[in-house]
Amino acid sequence: MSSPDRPLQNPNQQAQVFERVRQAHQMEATEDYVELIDDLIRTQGEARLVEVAERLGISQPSAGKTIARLQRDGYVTSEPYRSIFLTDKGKQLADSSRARHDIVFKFLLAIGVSEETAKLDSEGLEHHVSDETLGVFKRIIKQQVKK
Amino acid sequence: MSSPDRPLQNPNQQAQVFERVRQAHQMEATEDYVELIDDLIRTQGEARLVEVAERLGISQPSAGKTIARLQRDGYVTSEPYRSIFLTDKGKQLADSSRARHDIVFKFLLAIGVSEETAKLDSEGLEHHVSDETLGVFKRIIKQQVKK
DNA sequence: GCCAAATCTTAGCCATGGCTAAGTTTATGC
DNA sequence: GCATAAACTTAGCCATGGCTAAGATTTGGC
Repeated sequence: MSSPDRPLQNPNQQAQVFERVRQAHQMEATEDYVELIDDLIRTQGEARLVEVAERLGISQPSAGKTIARLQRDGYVTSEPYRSIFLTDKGKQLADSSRARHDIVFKFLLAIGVSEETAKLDSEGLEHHVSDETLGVFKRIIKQQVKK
Repeated sequence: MSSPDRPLQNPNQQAQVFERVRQAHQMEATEDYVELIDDLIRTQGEARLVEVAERLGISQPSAGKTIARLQRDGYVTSEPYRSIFLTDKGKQLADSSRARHDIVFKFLLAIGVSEETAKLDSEGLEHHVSDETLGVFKRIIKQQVKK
C-alpha cells in the first residue's frame, strides 16, 4: 500500500529547502496585502481598511495590525483614519506579485484547470514558484496561445 | 508600465480564497512533520527528535514543541526521551502528503524544470494544489512518459 | 450644524512557531 | 559502572496574525 522508498537527502540540503519555504511564508502576507491594496487603488481610487479587511475575510483590527507592520517595513503609508497608500517599494512588490499571480493563473488555465480552481490555487501557489519555474510556465502559456 | 486592470471580484468570493489559503497554512507544518517522520522511520528505523530538528533546520526545542502539538492532535505518539511514532491518522496523512509531493515534483520535471528547482519548489507548492489540479498534473506526467 | 452611522484605533486575549539558556535523562566509551 | 556526551525537556522570550469589546474620529443625512 505504501509508496516506494525515496532515499533521504543530505540533512543540510533538506534544511535549506524548508528554510526557503519559511522565508516565502514571511513574504506571503506582505505580497497579498500590497497586491490587494494596489487593486483597490486602481479600481476604486483608494484603499480603505474596511475594504481590505472584508476582502481578506478577516476583522478590521487584524488587518489594521498587519497594515501597521507594512508601514513599519516601508511598504505602505497611512495616517490615522485615512486611506492606505503604497510606497515605491510597495508598488514594486505589488507589480511583481500581480505579474507572478497572473502567470500562475494563466498557466493553470493553459494546462486545463477550470477557471474556478485556477483562481483558488493560484492564490496559494504564487508565493512558492521560483523564477525558473515561472519561466517554464510562461513558455507553456505562449505555446498554448499559438495552437 | 503597469499591467492591465483586472476587475475586482465579489468581496465574499475573494475572502473565501484567502480563507482557503489560511486553512492550507494550518496544515502545512503538520504535513511536513509527518512526511519527514515517515521518511525517517522508513530509512532509519526510527524518528528521533534531533534528526527531525536537523532536517527541518530548526532548534530541537522548536521541533519538540510542534511534535507536542501533533501528539495533542492525534498525529503522533511519543514518550519522554523516546523516538516518535505515527498514529494511523498520522500515517495516512504522511502517505497522502508524500503522494502529493511526488506528483508535484514529477510534474515539474515533466514540464522541463530542473531537478534542483523541482525539489525546492515542490516543497512549497505541494500544500496548495487542489485535487483537480493534481489530477491535471498526473495526466501530464503520464503523457510525458508516453513520448 | 448636529446626530447617527461608518470607519478606524486601542486594549487585551489566544495559538503557532521560531529562539536561547539551563536542567534532566539516556546512552556510550573506557 | 561511572563519567561524559548526546538527546531531550523545561522555562521563558519574541513576532506574527487571528479574535472581541469598547472607545475615538470622521462622514453623511436631514
